[in-house]
Amino acid sequence: MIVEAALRVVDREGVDGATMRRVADELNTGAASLYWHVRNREELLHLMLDTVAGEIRLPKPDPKNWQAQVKQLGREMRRTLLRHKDIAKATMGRIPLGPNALRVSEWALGLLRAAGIPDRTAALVIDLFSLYVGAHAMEQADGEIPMPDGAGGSMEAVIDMYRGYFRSLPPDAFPNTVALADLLVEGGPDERFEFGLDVLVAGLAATAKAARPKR
Amino acid sequence: MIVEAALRVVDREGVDGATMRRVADELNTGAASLYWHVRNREELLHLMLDTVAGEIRLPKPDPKNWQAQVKQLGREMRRTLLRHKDIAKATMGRIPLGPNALRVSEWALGLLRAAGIPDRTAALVIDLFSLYVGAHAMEQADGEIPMPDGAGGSMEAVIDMYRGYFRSLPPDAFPNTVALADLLVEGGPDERFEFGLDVLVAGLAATAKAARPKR
DNA sequence: TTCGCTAGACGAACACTGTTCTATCGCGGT
DNA sequence: ACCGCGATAGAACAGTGTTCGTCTAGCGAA
Repeated sequence: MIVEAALRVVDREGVDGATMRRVADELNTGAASLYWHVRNREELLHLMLDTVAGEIRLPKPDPKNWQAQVKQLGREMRRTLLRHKDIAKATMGRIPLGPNALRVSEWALGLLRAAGIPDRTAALVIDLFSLYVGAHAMEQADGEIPMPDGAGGSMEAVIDMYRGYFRSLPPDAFPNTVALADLLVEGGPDERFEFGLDVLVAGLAATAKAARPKR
Repeated sequence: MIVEAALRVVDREGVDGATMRRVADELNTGAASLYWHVRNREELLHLMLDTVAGEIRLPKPDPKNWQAQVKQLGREMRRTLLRHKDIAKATMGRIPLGPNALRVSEWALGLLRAAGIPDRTAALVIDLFSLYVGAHAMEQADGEIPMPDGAGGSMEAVIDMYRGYFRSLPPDAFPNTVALADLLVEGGPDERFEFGLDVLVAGLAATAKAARPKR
């Protein structure tokens, strides 16, 4: 119950906005009352993360198409995280071990093993993969990149500012940055995410093949 | 001056411990005085990050060995971040654009372009790479994984607890997790980082080759 | 019905946080 | 001697997570 209320607050105001007092308000109660059901704000965050992990839908494993399925899982995880504003921020540095999170990694482990990926590689890639998806979702989450000068504006305005900044750099010191100014700011989050997915899966395929030289 | 003081506090007490008041204490002054030199705590963080970026040593670009050099850069970045406790936490969600940070990405862009990586791929990989290194360094930073139950202990104790937890799961629901319990917790941060580096570079090589089908 | 007990709620307080306002320094130039 | 200005700093504000002690609502037993 409190977990659902907390998630509602997160969806509305973001993780940082989900203070104990606001979550309590959502339940028309006092902040101190939450501590009867939950040890910490930390525990509340863990519970929320596992609840969100429960929203991840897993297809039937199809080891023949493991590369496509891994990417599909990545997209599904990203979608699920972004559905809850910047909750990805809460995943960073936390290792979710609730039943719902475990269900996902169990699924992935099964898929990778069935695909012939060595156990050791599979174990390592689980972390790497969730690290990437979590970090990416957090960076994208809800725009609002913290800027040193309080000039935070809309997404496009910030991008334009970056492009102008890159272009204005001294070309003798930063030739490549100036030359690629447009490319550096172009490309939305979707494209960037897909790129990372491609690199990860391609790298995994290559690494797994190298680790298992017995053909 | 304040940036150096702030970094000293971070090295000693971590990013979260580097409050305005504590940084001010380090300079034997008041918290309010900092706001004369710095707009925000946000700006202070940006300045610290760029200072840290200045500590990254860059070798002479050698496009023939670009894969080894990319990995070398990753290791150097990681070492530099970890030298300042959990400052990697501050990199997440922030895009450093100071001169020192720009120097690093300029170097990487030059290397990748000279190695024949397409411009577009090079631009995308810069972000992906720093995302990975930053996220990894943050996860490793200073141990102390936030646990829901306040049972945070030493690194090995936590690992042992995890292993026991994985082993104790119902094997019919989590066969792979139980089977790989040892593998899932084994492997220190160094090994995990190297694995990610391998996957990333191998994936980049494959992706870049695919994106440039000429020849 | 009345007693006792306990799960749960809650107000107040504590030690913090970032930030702003205002007043006050020290000090060089006129 | 005075003014102006870069710099400092105390006090305050709104907000945070968390704890303590007190209160109440409900329920089973006598």
